[in-house]
Amino acid sequence: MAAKRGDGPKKQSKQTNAAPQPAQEQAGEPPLSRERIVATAVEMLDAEGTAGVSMRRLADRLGAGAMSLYWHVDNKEQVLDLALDQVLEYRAPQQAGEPRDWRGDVAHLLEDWRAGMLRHPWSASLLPRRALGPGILGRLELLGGILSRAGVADADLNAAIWSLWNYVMGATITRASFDLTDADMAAAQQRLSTLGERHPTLERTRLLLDNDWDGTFRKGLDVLLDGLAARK
Amino acid sequence: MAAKRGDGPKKQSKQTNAAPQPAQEQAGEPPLSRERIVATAVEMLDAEGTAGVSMRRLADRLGAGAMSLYWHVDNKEQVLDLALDQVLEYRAPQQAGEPRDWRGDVAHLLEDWRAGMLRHPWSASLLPRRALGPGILGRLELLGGILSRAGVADADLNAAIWSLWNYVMGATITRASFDLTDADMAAAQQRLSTLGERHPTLERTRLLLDNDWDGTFRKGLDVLLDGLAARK
DNA sequence: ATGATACTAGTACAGTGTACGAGTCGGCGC
DNA sequence: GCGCCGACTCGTACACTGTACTAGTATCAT
Repeated sequence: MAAKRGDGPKKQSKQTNAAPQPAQEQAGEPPLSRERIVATAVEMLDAEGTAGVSMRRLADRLGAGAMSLYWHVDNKEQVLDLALDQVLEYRAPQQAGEPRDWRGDVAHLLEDWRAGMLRHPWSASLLPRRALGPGILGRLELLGGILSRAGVADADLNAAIWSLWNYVMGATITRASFDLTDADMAAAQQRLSTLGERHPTLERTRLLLDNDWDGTFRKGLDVLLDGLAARK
Repeated sequence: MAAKRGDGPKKQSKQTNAAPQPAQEQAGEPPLSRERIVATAVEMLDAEGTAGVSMRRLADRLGAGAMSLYWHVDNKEQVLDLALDQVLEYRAPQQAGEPRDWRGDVAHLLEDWRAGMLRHPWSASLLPRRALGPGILGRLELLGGILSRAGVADADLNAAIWSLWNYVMGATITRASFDLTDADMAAAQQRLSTLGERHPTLERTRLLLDNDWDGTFRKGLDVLLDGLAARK
């Protein structure tokens, strides 16, 4: 089996000589690295979605040969895993310090989570089947910490964390997938009407045309938080 | 542009002559049809997951040429759409009639939904970005009907439906994606420990080793239903 | 016989992920 | 100097993908 590289790419140069290498590349690309690959992958995903990213196109964008990526990365799956986890990471918002109410904290954390994913809609469709990276784990830890400090008993903590996670993920995935197909939803609502009387309720409430996603998300979240507060 | 076929495959023969066609196929395959294609696709998805299904392999399994499928189906996406919607359809459980409490009805409907998807784990990863077929719409209608009859005001109905949907979908997708990677979760929990003190809460509650998925699902659902009942 | 309709399927093309192996480069021990 | 080694790059090749195009057949109505 080939050498490949075991684990740590982190630092690649030990000589601090900052002189730009004067090779035949005239002021060209910075050297390939896992970070640069992932960052470029995120850019491409944002711009063209999952279908637009192939190893060859990604390498082109990096000014490298397709196979060169495989030195820094195991395979395409890993690129996507890393891209997803990077996007899901929690970037500390403002200084902590001031201890707000726990409900506000949880709501803020979760709404930020949702907003972050919606800013990169491909992340929602990538979520299933992808492993837990440090970004996700960091967020879960934050959530658990807030709940725990708010007085949720350890015995109930896991259920609380998962319930909130489930709700946020479901809402986000739903929103992201329907966002791209607004026309489809209108068409579906139309079809409901022509389909006769088989869906009276959906037709009456115009479920598929109600696009107050943010408000709906808030309402459901409030219901969940109410319930958690009640049995705390 | 080619003729293709506009819409309705439904019935292909009008002569009721039931004599098996005595062509060169000796008692071989039944004729190709959209239904048969979708049914076989579901079988293959169950057996080998999303990655195992290609148009060529699907056609092989049907005893047909790859391109023959395209007469009955627009493209591969549509095959997956149809497979998903078929799996998500609600098959009426027992006779209605006896009007149980609405909470029990909702819980039953949603748990059946979740169970059905988990029986076909690929459905969870297919959900994002797929359109609303009649199967899904049927279930949403049922859910809306129960809630409406239970007294939820029309103004709150959409939010209630979506909240429950979100929760169920999030829980199912999470469950399905982590199910296949139990080893990964153990590894992740392990990593938490070695990662030092950065995830004290998750480590303490052993979040990633708690695999009482069904119980957790029930608890969160109860919280939601409590909340809905309260503001009814 | 003629033609239309419904359907099947071979060939071909552009694109995919990635295994393999050859090649380049800089630094180290001699 | 020389040899060597490890880090890194990348061209070629292979098996495979979805599907456009086209030619073909089998059945029917006229």
